[in-house]
Amino acid sequence: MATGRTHRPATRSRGIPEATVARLPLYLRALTALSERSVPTVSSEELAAAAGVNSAKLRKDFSYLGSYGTRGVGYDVEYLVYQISRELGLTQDWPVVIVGIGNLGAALAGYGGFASRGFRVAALIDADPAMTGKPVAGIPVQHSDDLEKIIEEDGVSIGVIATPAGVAQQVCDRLVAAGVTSILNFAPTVLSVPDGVDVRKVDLSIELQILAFHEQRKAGEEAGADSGTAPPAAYQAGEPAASGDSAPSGGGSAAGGKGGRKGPDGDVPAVMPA
Amino acid sequence: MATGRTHRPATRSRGIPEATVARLPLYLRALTALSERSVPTVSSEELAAAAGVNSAKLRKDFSYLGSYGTRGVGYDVEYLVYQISRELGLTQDWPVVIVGIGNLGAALAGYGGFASRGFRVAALIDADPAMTGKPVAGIPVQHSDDLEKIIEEDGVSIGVIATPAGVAQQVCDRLVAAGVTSILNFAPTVLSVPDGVDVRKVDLSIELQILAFHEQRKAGEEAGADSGTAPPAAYQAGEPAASGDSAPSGGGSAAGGKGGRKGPDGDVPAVMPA
DNA sequence: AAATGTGAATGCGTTCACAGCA
DNA sequence: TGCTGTGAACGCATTCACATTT
Repeated sequence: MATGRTHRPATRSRGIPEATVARLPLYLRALTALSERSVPTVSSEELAAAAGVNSAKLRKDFSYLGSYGTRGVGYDVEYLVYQISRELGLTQDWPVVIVGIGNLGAALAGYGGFASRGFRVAALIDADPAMTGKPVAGIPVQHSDDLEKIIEEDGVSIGVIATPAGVAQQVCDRLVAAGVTSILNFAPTVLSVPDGVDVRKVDLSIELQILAFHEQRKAGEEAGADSGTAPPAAYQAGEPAASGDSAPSGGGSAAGGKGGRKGPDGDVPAVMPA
Repeated sequence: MATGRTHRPATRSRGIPEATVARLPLYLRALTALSERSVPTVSSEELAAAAGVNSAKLRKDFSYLGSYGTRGVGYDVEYLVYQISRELGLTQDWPVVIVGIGNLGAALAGYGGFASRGFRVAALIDADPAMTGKPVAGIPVQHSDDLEKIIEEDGVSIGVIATPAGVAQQVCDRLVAAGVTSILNFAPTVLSVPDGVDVRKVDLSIELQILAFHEQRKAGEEAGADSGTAPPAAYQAGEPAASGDSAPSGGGSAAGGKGGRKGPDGDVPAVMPA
């Protein structure tokens, strides 16, 4: 083993922390870039900077994978690329189906990052018969009637949902029933799945709202005093409404009531429930 | 990110945990759905189920905002919608620019969730002169030469980067220089920004890789021992094993479909660095 | 001398369980 | 009685700091 000294109890990979797993792709990307520049080794300090994390965290992360570095020297770039790829399961081919070929689905189909790391778009599926057969990003769209057949034939275990929210759950159910056990969900809905199925969600609107929260904070700080939001006369009038402009159920909302104890600012407590 | 230096309490010592902030949009979505169905109140249990979290977590989250519930009854839906919207800063209008109108940028421009909650697409910007003036999702694309002017005139503080990775950092720099302080990054790159600027990233490829990790684990478990990892012929050789792009693709690795691998202890030290 | 690998310390987030209130 | 609000316990993640190794 020329080094196998770090003989670990075999079961070492039993339990890589989730937070670490989430960073492995980041390290891998940075390492791939170094590899392309033919850089032979990196220190934890350098690699951490390239990946946008701090070096202690990176070393700790790598320690869960094993002892792949050399003290006094650093990490061998190619070796690490391979080890991380293997750990992530990227040394095998992952066929993926994308369901819902609207604007977003089409963009995903054409996204280079998809094809680049072991992921292969096995099929594009849409419920609209008008789409059937039409090539998107070079791949002909198939009708959702054939969803089960496609998944079974290709042995697809990863599905991407890019449908409208309203049908996401049923699409999800069909995917799962057909054998998919990992789902990447772009629809703004909470999906429920049986045990053993993983779901990760990507939600644009949520990301923006988180940014808005911090942005608002910044604005408040620099403005010194409050300044903040215009005090609404009745809180219920403030909703954007987007789809269905839901008539505000009215409800008493007569204003007046004393506010909840700790209004972050002297805002308008408006109404109290009940 | 917070930078360790807390300028000053400025506003009330409202320290809402980051994890809580990230869930507020989820609660808001569930509440909005209830509101549209004119449901007057919800218990933490019901709302938690709708949002896909557990009720203890939800109650704790809400406790950071204040005491907005009624014991023995639950939460007033409309009231909570307003309080959360306000906390997130959604009672004001947030103009957003999208830079990079390729497939993804165009999909984002047309995404309903964008417009729906106080976010307004103020401008679409692209470096390609051929795109200038062309309407995408009803909004004419503007040339990136005008980026600074657009941001300043509209008072844009949130920018979305949907450009190729290669130009993302420079776009980011220009956005920040022009006054943007929150960035949603879709380019697969680590962006560096000055203190006080928030960056959130959305990376498709990373999400898929995380799924692949877990998927691989599942396959390995159910398949029992199973074949070992194919030992890499020579990942280090003299040259980058898989330079160029796309690592594993290409021939080799046959292996149709899933089929597991992953020896739990597939150590395979094979070669060591140095 | 340089840089990894890792126990220990710290901090954050989640869950428990129950007091308190309508 | 029913359900919220929250202190306390717990567990995971990050950071520190240094012994260890090349």
